[in-house]
Amino acid sequence: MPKKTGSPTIRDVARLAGVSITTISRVLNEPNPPVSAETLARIQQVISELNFVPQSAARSLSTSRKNAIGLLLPRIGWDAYFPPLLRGVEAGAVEFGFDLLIASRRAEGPSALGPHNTDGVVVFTDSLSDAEIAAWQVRKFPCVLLHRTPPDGLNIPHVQYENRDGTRSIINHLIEVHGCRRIAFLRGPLGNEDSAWRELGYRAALEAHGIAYDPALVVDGNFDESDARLAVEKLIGNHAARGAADLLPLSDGSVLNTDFADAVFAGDDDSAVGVLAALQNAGRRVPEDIAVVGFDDAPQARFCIPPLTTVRASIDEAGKTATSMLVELITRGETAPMALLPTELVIRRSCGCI
Amino acid sequence: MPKKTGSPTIRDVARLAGVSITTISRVLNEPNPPVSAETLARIQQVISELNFVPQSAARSLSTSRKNAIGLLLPRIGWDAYFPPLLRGVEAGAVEFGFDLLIASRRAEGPSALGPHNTDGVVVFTDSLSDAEIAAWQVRKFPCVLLHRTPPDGLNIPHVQYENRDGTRSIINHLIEVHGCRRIAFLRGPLGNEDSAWRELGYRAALEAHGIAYDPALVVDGNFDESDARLAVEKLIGNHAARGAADLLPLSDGSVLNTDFADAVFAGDDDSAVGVLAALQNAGRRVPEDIAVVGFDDAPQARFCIPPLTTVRASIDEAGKTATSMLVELITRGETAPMALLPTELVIRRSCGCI
DNA sequence: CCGGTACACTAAACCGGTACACTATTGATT
DNA sequence: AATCAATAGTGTACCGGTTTAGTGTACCGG
Repeated sequence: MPKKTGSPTIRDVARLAGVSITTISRVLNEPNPPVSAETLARIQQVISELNFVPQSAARSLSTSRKNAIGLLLPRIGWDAYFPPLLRGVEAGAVEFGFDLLIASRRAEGPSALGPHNTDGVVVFTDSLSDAEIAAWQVRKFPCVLLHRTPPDGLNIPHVQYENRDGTRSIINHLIEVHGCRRIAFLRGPLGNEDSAWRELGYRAALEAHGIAYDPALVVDGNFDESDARLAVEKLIGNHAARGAADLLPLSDGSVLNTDFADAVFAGDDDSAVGVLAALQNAGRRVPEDIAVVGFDDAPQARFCIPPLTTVRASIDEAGKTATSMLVELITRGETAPMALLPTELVIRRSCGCI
Repeated sequence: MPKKTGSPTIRDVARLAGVSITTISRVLNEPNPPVSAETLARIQQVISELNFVPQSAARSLSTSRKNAIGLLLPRIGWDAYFPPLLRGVEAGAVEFGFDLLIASRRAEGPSALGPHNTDGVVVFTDSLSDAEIAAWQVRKFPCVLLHRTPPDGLNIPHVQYENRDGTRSIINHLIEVHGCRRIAFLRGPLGNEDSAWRELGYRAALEAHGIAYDPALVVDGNFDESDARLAVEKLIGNHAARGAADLLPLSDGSVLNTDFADAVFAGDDDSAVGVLAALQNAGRRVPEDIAVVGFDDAPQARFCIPPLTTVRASIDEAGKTATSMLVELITRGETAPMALLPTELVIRRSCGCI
């Protein structure tokens, strides 16, 4: 007979099964508990009859483990980035038997997630200030940073993409397969880590092919559609201002393309959409006159005209990796200092392939 | 001096502030606690010094409230539907001071969410079987169904879109603004509630304009791109089989369009993509020869060629509404039996506007 | 000077599990 | 017969809050 709450307690089960609560607890928790087969059967019978589920509050109070992890996000779902991320984290949580708490970070007040309700959290990008991260670190509260490096001096596990390698491979593709030599690059926001690594990849690829780095080809795209559009318009404008002809008919009937660039690496897929629009506005055909590539393999990449060649990094994978690192940190007390996730070139039409 | 866990307890605070734990608890929970100003100040000082946050496990064990709600999903993020949904639910949870637990429903085993770890859950579409919902209902475990009606006989609060009104308004638009008279309708999956309501809206709009319902114009589109494509091909095929000419030049130089239909209401935006493809394959120009509209305002609707006229229902709103109903159910013990959310016509090019 | 009551606070019993330290019974070994 | 080990359990102190009932003091009207 339940008391206050409608739910049966371990004592109810014990009474009905005619054993002590300790025994029930053991049956619940130990892989092969020291009970006879009949007792076990009886207990399980009662449990399923009462539909008994242990209160996780009581359990965590006792064990001082919450059996829950948190996912802390800056904002929810501005980007389509987000479902696969959550899918990955959730899959990880389930796999390791943790509940999953979600919170987006609002400016005011402390985080809704913390030592009081979770065993650890996955911190996505900039959902937490350096100071807050440091405070958690002091308390030894487990956390793993996703898509963000730790504040200076702190050694917090983090997972990130191989931005540099991914970029290198897509730039290599432009150079090796399509013969591009003048590849414009639209940077992301100043201080953005992904962007910084992509720039390193861009420079490395150029260098490896003996192409000089031309600062005039590198501008700020801000990972944003309309900024990207403006950036490209400026590139075209600058080029025109230098009095350059874009398409130079040769005497043999062919055409020499002397456009401001023969390819644009847009920094990310959002920018790429803006780049496509700007180029097409300016009468350039993609990919015939100029190639365009992005990064991320965002959902709209397939719907672009032409479909966008880009670099995919499995977001699911990132979420799952972060989660399993967090779980390791919680259970074993330590984990790898970081994980670098591989990227994959996704060839579509905008580079000139197909 | 903390004991096992790194976190300070209410007893630490009490000791340092030189009062009893009861007093701390009261300061923590009561709006204006019966303590002198100095004591209050001292306590708050200690709390912020220790960075004390009450363990939610202990709190819920004591109060038998979990201060958490759950969101139960069938699968995470197959559709882009999902970020705004979560955003809405999360906003609601924060507003009412609840933590948010997320789980996707796997076939095996009981739900990860239940009376043991939440005060109630929002159940999205078919993440739970009728039997499981009924079982919760018996235990009086609060839940609100999102985008799903309750099993027969059960009176569970639920929130849904005004599918019928939304459909009526888009069909009205086709008839009144574009003069359409033969509007094909691609149903959703058999038994799908949304589809059923949309069909009612479709028929109501026709009737209101004195247009006879023609069963030959209503086929199964299944809310699926490729099924929709097949359905349209069949419609065109049937029409051709009857030997009908599609475009009949008149003596005055104009053209009479006698195509199988002058508009297609695709049932949802996914289908609409298939419809566009099928029509364009068959040489029809959209919207010049035939109008196409969808439902949902899915993200790709803007990227379609031509951009898709459709009906938007605010998913954020649905999530938030469901959450506030759930909270009401938890705190007051009852809430409205259902919420019908308004829809909004989104006019783009595929209907012939712009 | 007494009873009443408002104020500022405390003691201790809970909530529902876990886990450590035990016990009772049986069978085999010495 | 005594010892030991294994099996199959039990009793109860915790975990960290909330909450009910109550305590001691000061002040106040009569």
